[in-house]
Order: sequence, then structure tokens, then C-alpha cells
Amino acid sequence: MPPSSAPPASSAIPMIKNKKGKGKQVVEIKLVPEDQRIFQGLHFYFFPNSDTHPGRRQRIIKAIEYGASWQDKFNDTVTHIIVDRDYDFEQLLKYLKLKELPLVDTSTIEFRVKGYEPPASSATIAQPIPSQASEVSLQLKPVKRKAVVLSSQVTSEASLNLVSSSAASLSNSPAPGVPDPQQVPNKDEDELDTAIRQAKESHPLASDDEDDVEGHKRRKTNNWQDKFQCMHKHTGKSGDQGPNAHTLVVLQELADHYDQIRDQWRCKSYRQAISALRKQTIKISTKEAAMRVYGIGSSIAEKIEEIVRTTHLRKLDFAKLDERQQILNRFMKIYGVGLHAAENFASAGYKTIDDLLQKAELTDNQRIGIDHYDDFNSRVPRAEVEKHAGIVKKALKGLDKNYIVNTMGSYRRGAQDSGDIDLLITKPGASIDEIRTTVMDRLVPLLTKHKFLVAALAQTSQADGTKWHGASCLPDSSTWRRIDLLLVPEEELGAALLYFTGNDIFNRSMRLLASKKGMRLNQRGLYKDVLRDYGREKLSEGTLVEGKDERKIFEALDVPWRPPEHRIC
DNA sequence: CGGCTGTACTG
DNA sequence: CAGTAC
DNA sequence: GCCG
DNA sequence: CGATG
DNA sequence: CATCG
Repeated sequence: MPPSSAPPASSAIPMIKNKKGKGKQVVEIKLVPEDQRIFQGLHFYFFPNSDTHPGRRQRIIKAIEYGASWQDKFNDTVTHIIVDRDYDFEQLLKYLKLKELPLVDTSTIEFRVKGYEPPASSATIAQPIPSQASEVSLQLKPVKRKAVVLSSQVTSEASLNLVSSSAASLSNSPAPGVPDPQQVPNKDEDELDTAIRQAKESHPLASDDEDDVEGHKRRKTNNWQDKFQCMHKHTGKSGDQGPNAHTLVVLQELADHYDQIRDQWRCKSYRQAISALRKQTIKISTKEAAMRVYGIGSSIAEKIEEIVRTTHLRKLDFAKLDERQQILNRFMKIYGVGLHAAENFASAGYKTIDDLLQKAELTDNQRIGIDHYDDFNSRVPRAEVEKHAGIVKKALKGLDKNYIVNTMGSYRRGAQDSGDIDLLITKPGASIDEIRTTVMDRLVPLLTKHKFLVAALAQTSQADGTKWHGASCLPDSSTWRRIDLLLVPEEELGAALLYFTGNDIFNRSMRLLASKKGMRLNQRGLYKDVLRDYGREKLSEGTLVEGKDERKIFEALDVPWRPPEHRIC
């Protein structure tokens, strides 16, 4: 036992307000009976070490319930380090500012943190899984990984166990008999509340967000955020997709398929799985291996195995041949036609674009979308994007040289071609009203007169309008391009840059992260203290944290800065 | 079983 | 408001 | 479809 | 008819 | 667009 004996086994967990204003409250830490405290005398350090992340929080709670102490700092009493998935050994060392960890027990390979290579001749203690521990592990889904790794060696010179908490969800059975804190009648509630509050106060790292009083930067409070795609660097232009290249291609086709049929959630899941698989350094060939990857569940795991074994997927072949699907897909590529309209058209018996043109009732925008179906569905080469942007820029500067035009979207991310042309227009010091007036009343009419702007698809009508969507056409060209003008006051420039640079996954990830931190991110700014209606989820606006500076928004969310080219998830 | 980003414009 | 787009 |  | 959702 | 005052 380390000199400093275990903190009173109740290194309790600070309370966390649950989302959605629902009635849930504080989780009660309920120690298991003494003879079952398999972690008794062990001191855990988590990496990251805050309980703001729900999953990790569960693991921490379970660890404590089974007798461990939760160390808020890495010190020499720590016996085990539990590392989140997606962090590797190198990152851990870097964070701890260490060159190596003292006395690592390398015996339990199964849960070794990735990136850790044991010394060649490691005299280690074989660690058979204690029956007791394995039994517990059956009960503790979240903690399980760690449970098994228990080392018997708990001396003052305790060896460190490096445990990866990554291993994804277990293949199956909902753990029986998991003590559910919320089902247990609450005794001693006041006492616990107090303990929890105190624990929170004694765990500076646990209270995330912005209460940094002074001194050192809160740089090191990286935590549960690693779940969010926006925390991971990815350029997308690594020609080779690694050992799972072929699988990725097929999965991408499936993702595209679900995108086409507007099944946004399945599409999202496939993209998530693809992103996760792309990061794998070894080939994933079996369902079991796939299931261990965070972001891949049983359904996709099965498909991965099928893909590896048979080279492709029956389901996909089938989907490709479904005629109705083809029709819907065709219709939905028309600007102004979504799933609903496409289904109506299809149900009316229309099969081709020409059918629609001749027989269907179309909105103005849909007609334009059909007239320029091919134009709008073809990519715009980077050089052409620049030409369109140049024309707008020149015209605008002619009206007022103080205007600034930024080309956004995939162009800003460095793409060689884009789906459309996104131009962000701002003028330092000018109000949004002034900008809107200039653009709507002068720029657009001017460029329309010059036959550069050739269609207006959606223009701001409301008093606070900020956008113009339409089509543009270069002189000597007959190809119409989708072009969007985005009007932004200087104070919102950072948030607008962030939003209109994307990509969409990156944006969603950033916004979700903000939301989990009680904040709200939109194209105008990052807001804090957002109030969510009790019971439901209405919201009060919240107060502005940052809108002008793109980098400061990253900082406020504790996301490492990433240039536009690295925002491809 | 419910959440999964958050907003602006059209009709 | 639903649908659509970003 | 995945996750908590 | 304009406002509203 | 549908609905409302």
C-alpha cells in the first residue's frame, strides 16, 4: 500500500447536471460490499482525467464503487492508468511530460494501450485473471476492461498498469445485475450530496468549462472531447486509405446510397464507421475485430466481414438495381426537390426528368433546377471558382472598396473542385443592414444586368436576412453554377468562417461539442449559458462568447486549432 | 428507446 | 408549418 | 446505424 | 390582406 | 403553403 493510504474510498464523483433539463440528478456513489471491492487499494488515473465525458464518467464511478480511488493528478501513488480509446501511449507520455512510465507491468496484452511497445525482455508477472475480477467484469460493462487488468502487485512501488478503455462495446449480453444507481432508493442523500460537492471541489480537473481563474492556461484539460470528430486531424488527401482501403470503398458506396435515399442517420453512421475504419492501422477482417472499433456496431461489422470475404456486398448490388430508388435518386438531385417531392413525382408515375418538365407541376426553383440539371450536378473546377469569385469581388470593390470577399466551402479547404461557389461578404465596421443593402440593392442588380447572375433561387426577405442563393455564369460560357452570397457583419466573421468552411461533419461535431458544454454554436457565434427549457429543450439565446475570431472559438471550446484543409472528417 | 447541428428561405 | 438547402 |  | 408558422 | 384575424 502506498504511503499515502487510499483516500477515503469515496473519491466521490462530482455531480453533473444532466442534459435536457430533465429531472435526473446526481449519481449516487454506492460502494459495493467490502468483500467485493476488487479495486480496493488501487489508485486510478484516467486519461483524460475528467468525468465530463459520460462514458468515462461511468467507468470512474464504477471504479470507485469497487474500491478504487480516483487520483486527480498523476503522482507516484497511481497504480493504474486508464486510457481512453483514440489516445495512444505516445499521447499519454506527452501529456504527462514523461519519457517513459516507471515499472510498467506488461503482462496483460489484451488491454494494452495502443502505441505501447514493451521492452524486449520484460520480466513481467503473469497475470491470470482472478476469477473474482472476471466475474465482476461481467457486471461492469464500462469498467470491465480495467477490471480484468488488475494487477496483484500493489506495493509502494506499485507497477503501473496501462489500460486501454477503448475496446468497444461488448459483443452482447446486457450485463446482468449491474447496480443501477437510479433504481436504488436514495438513503443519505444529503450526505452524499455533500460528499459529491466536496469531491468536486477537490477535483479541479473535473469541472471543465471556463472557470479558469488565472495562471496557467487550461491547455491541458483535454477530456471526453476526444469523441468528437472535430478533435481529430484528418486531411482526407492521404491517397492510400490504409490496410482497409477496399472495405472503405464499399462502405462509402453504402453511405452514398443512404445519403441518396435521405436516410440521414444511417448515412451518418456509415460515415462515422468509415472515419473510424480509416484510422485503423491494421486490416480488419472479422466481425469481432470490427466491433472493437468505436463507431462500428454489429450491423456494419457484419458487412465488413462480408466485404472482406466476398469482395463486395449483396445488399449494395440489390440497392443499385431498385428502379424506384433510381428514380427518387434522379429526382432528388434537382435543386428544390427533396424526398417528399421526389416521392410525389414518382407516385404520380413520372420516371424521367423529361416527364417532370412536361407533366409535373413545378415550383419556379424546381424548373430552374431541371433546366440546369447537369450544370448544377457537375463540379466546379477550382480555377473556375476563382473566376466567379473574382467577378463578384471586382464588382463589389467598385461599389465600395472596403468590402472583403472570402471564398468559402470546399474551396477554402483546398479542394480541387467544388459543388458550388460560396462567397462570404463583409465590410469592417459596417452594420449588417448596410451590407445587406449594398449587396441586395446594388451588387445583385448590377451583376444581374451584366448577365453574370442568371437566376435567383432564394434571397433574403426577412429583415435580418443574410444570404442570397442563385446561379452565375461566366462570360463566354453557358454553364450555370450555383453561387451563394453570405452577408456577415465583422463581429460574426469568425463564426461565419468556421461555419461556411465546414465540412458538414466537422461543423456538426463542433456544434454538438458546444451543446454538450452548455453552449451553442451557429454561424453567428459561440454562446454560453444557453438555457434549455425544463422538461423540453427550448432554449434561451445565451450570451455571446465569441464571434469575430475563428481561432478564439476553437479556444473557447478547447479544440486544438485546425486550418481549413484539416477540417475534413 | 431517444438523440443524432442549427439555421434561413420557399410555398 | 413542412420541406428544402446549406 | 451507433451510442449511452 | 398581411401576419404567422 | 395553410390558416387566422
